Amino acid sequence: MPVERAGIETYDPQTVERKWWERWGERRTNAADLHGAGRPYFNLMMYPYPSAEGLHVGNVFAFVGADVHGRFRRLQGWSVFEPIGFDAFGIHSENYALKVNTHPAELIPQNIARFKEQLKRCGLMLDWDHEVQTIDPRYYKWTQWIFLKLYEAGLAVRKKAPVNWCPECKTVLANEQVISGMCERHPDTAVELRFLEQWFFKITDYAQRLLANHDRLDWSESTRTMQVNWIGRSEGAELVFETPTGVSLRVFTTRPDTVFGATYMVLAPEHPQVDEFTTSEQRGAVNEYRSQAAAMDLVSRRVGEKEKTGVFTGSYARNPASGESVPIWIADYVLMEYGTGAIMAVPGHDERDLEFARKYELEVRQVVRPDDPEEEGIGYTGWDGTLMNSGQFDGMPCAEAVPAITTWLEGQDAGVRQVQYRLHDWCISRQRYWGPPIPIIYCDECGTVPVPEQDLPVLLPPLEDFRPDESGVSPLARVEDWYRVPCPKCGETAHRETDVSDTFLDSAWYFLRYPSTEFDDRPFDKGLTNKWLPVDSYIGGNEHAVLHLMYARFITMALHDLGHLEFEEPFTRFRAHGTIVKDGAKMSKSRGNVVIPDEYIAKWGADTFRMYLMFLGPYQEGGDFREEGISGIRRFLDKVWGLVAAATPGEAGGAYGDALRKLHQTIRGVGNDLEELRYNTAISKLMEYVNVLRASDDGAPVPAALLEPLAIMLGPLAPYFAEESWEQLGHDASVFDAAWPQYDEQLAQEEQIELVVQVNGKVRGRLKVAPGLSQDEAVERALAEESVKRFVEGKDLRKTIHVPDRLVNLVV
RNA sequence: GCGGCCGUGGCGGAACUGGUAGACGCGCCAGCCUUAGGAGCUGGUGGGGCAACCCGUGGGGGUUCGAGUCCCUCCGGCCGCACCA
Repeated sequence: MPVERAGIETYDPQTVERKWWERWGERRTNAADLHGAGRPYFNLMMYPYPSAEGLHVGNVFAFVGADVHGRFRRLQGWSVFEPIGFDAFGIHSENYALKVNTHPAELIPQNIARFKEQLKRCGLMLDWDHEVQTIDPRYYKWTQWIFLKLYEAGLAVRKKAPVNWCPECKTVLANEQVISGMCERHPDTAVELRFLEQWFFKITDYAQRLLANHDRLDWSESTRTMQVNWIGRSEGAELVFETPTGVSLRVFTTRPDTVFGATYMVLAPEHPQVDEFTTSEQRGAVNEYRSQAAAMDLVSRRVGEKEKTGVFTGSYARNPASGESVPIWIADYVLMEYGTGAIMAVPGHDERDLEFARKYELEVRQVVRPDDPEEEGIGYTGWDGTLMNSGQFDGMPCAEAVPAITTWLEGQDAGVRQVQYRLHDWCISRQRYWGPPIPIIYCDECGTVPVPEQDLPVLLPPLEDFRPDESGVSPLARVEDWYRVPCPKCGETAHRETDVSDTFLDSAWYFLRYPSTEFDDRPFDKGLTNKWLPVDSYIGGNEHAVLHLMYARFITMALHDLGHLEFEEPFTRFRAHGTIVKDGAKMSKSRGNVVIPDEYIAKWGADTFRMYLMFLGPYQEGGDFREEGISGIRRFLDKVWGLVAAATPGEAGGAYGDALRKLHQTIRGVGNDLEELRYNTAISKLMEYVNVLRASDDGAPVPAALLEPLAIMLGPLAPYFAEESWEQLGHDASVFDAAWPQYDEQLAQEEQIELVVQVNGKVRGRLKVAPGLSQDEAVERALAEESVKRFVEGKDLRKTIHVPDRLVNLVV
């Protein structure tokens, strides 16, 4: 028995963790053999944005949970690749740099260094040989390359569009970065509407595939639902209303069955056809309304609080179903971004139209008779009804009327079936400094010219004053010798695109880069990519359900279509972890309840801290962080430490029958739990096992054979501790090169089980019996029990229910 | 308003396809050990009752031999979306 250990009687995490951290480095325990691996397993966690505050406990919770999974897979025999990187470009970093008045090029590397220090203390199985930093030109060269590929394919387009402008960030935001009309980064700042030339990725071309592919992805249901809602597929029809002058006005509706009730129309104020419809008498009023709407930020346009407003254009169009002439209005409750930017208003069966019609005294007509008489009247918006006031369609159920009316209108060229998505194209332009420049050059002669691939990367020029100004133009426009370049086509003087790309583009492909960091001549090596991707397991937060995860899927899909990747979905399995709260409230700086992991790790050790985080609640739900709970984990590890220190060589003898059975039950249970990320119950099963071991044979030394599997099972959760225990038990190699223990169903079998006896569903007795008792025997034994007799005697046994090895229920 | 998740002891949380509610841990109580203990060990710990028993998983109703689990309804909390036609 080797007795040389970290040199102490009692468990001292600092000593143990330092020892094994160094040894992992020497032995390269955590480095994956990317080229030679037999059973590759890509275990991905969401790389962090290196904030100045450093890692917080939420990050640690996320990383440790993913790490537990990776280590478990490794013990199961997979070659696990667990890389990490830093999402270091972006407004987030830039704004912070502005705040502390330090250049991001100086600040961010400092932050990264601090993050690494913290990460290295968490006992993660990270392979640091493949670190990715998005600010590295070796990386963003390929981010720009992806832009060029999408541009060539027509998936990156420049268009003038209404965009979300944050006056605080002084830049455009993606829709996904606008929270209830407020800037994601500045919750007190209302986002304004601006019209700018922007670069867009046509993610909407992929809406249907992004939706449909979910059927074959193993993702957390919550994440899937959020994506499905975000994509927002609606089936309906595009209908055409014509004016007497022959101008067509197209509207999208999900309720073509109610077209006979369309008594007016509404255009969004920005609708391009507004001028066409505005009569000279109404011109003044319309223009005034439009400029009001344009000046308004998106918040003021919001629902609920605000009364609907609008103005009549003076024109009329013909309802293609009823043939009636209906007035055309403009109003800001109709959004230009969705559908055609125009609607047919059916005030009889749409709440918003009804509110508007009442205010402006427009005609309200009932065209649906609800099946439920209590719903009768106007204002019914459900589907359970039949048509009325709808000509030849009267009496037809709504659901049937949708195809019937659509087909009928199609026959008159007045409509067509249509599917609409709420998903918008992805605006990737940012009028800021801290990002990869978009690789485009504008030439007076040649127009928009992509930077030739061999000229990549377009380096971000050093710029002392990178502060954005009111102009709405990126600070890069101020770097004259960078800005002016010869046109790659004709050689005449041209200028660069001055916008940088959205951070979410950086993070939309970082996982593709990890296996291929050794190459500078390709973004991702074909062989390595096919070997390691798609990602086997991705664990991260649901805050990225519709941003990062959607963009990553889109970029992967586009690269697949362009022949650069053989798969179209990047993440085979995705699991969303929960949130750690403090005192029932989300941690936030303003609440002052943010938990910094460092002091806890210093005090308790990484292993105890890791295990505590995994123990405080179901991993996929999160939990409440309370320091008092940590001591329970530490006590547990102390007990294991004591058992291992006193272990005797050899197998489990007769006195350890119960322990051996419990061991096999534990192996089975812990394996199942880890498989499903049920870390909290896995830990409780290990605790139960240790409790049984300690109760065995009056505290005599426990045979090593009962402790070795325990050391292995502790590996994913408490890796340093497991290594030390494993060594103490006589092994030279890393515990992570051991194999996950196998359980024996026979040995796990209880000799005696407790059979519950119920009378009329109430527990009246418990029998100790051998498993496999038949129903007759069970009933007989039950009836013999005193505690049962009392309730059965003198009554007829009407029925007995027998659940083998669980219970008998006697119904009297 | 729509969509999703959730509501269990003093606390965090267990409970597989309906089958012993409260595993495991924290805390608390008692005892042992100790000069001492915010250390360790042993035992106890949902509520009521001396007991037999009775009551208990947010409230109310239902299905079932049997409901924390399924259905209906109401209340409360968290997250996402939010004038999406």
